[in-house]
Amino acid sequence: MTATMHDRDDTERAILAAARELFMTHGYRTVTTRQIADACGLTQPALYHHFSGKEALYVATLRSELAQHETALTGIARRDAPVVARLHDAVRHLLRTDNPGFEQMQHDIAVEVSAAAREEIGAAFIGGMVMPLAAIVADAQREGIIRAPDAGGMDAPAVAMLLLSIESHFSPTQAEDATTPWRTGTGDADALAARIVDVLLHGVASR
Amino acid sequence: MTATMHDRDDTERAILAAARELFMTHGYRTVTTRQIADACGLTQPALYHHFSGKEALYVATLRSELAQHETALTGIARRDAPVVARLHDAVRHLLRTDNPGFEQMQHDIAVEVSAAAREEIGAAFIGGMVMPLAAIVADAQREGIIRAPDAGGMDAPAVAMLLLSIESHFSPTQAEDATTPWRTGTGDADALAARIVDVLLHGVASR
DNA sequence: GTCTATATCTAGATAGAC
DNA sequence: GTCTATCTAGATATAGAC
Repeated sequence: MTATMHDRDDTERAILAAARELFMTHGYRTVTTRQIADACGLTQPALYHHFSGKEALYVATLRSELAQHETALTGIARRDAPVVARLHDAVRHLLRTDNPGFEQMQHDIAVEVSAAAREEIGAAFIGGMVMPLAAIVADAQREGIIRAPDAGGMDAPAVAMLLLSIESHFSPTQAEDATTPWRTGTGDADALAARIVDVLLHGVASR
Repeated sequence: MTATMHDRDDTERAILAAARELFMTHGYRTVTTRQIADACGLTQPALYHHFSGKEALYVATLRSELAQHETALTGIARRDAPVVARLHDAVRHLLRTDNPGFEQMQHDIAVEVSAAAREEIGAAFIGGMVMPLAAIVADAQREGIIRAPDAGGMDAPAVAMLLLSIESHFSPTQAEDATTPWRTGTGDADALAARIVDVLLHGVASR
């Protein structure tokens, strides 16, 4: 617990925070190591004392991000509350913290990084986001709220991924551009979460 | 109709075809102008005789792509068939031609191109994909199959965008990687289209 | 542990011959 | 209309002083 260690950890946390913000909003490729360094008051080469390169920094960023999701979502999944309420709270959590997150992440993982990084991040993604959500979905399937695989439904992780896609679709972005007008004016976050869960469960048909 | 004109048009078609393939599968940023030139047997500077730059080529690519979708989807929307069948056929068309298309496009439009290009492409995207699908959705709302806005539903273009998101989620990719295992083994395309329309209309709940 | 300076590489774009 | 050769800019990464 020397001062040196403390400084080192603090700096790394600052780098990760800046990298997270930039990578998630603008994408891996677009963000330069200079921008990250600037954002935390360092020069670009200083990053290389803490991380071996841009991709390693990106992987570390996602690992930390996904670990936080895992903690939060697992907590929600284990709560003693009705499944639909837990689904709602999980979506609420994602809306609060994962913007624009998921879509950006999917693109970068699929297209921008090396195969090695892809595999590593992929595993963290499954563990941190998909499985906790799938646990709630599995509960819902046991209770007969969501159709089970043996009744022609999808398996729990697949439903979890679908939920992530739908959440991401409705998730408000900072940049209101011409291609995402449907994300506008969706009211408060709780109503939005409710709408997302409703669409997942019951779709858009009249009923 | 001289030989020269013919050659010119053919070359441009070849460039657009190669660019489409590469941009759609690997993303705007990742693809280099040299790759595109190689793919159609030209040297990189030759592209500049036909297009003023990389972004202009990308815009032209999307305009052509979206014009094709507009033709096909408008045709389907106007057919004298039940709305659900038309929805199914529209999804079928997207599954056949738009891989991985939509998600890649969304990312590139939002993140990689200039504001000017973004606006231009955005308009073409609305006209080529969203509005034709929204026309079918609006029919469904008139028939009471899809919940109308005044009954707490979403407006037709918003439903169309949601359909595109869901279609894209289920769309099989050429690269089976660790982050998209849920796209595996979904059977034939007709069954997949049916599943997509079913999820849009009725969600994943038991019923 | 961070800095300044710089090497290296890649990719978009231009010049000018043919 | 396409080529070869080259320019230029931007970004990752390294060297070495402090």
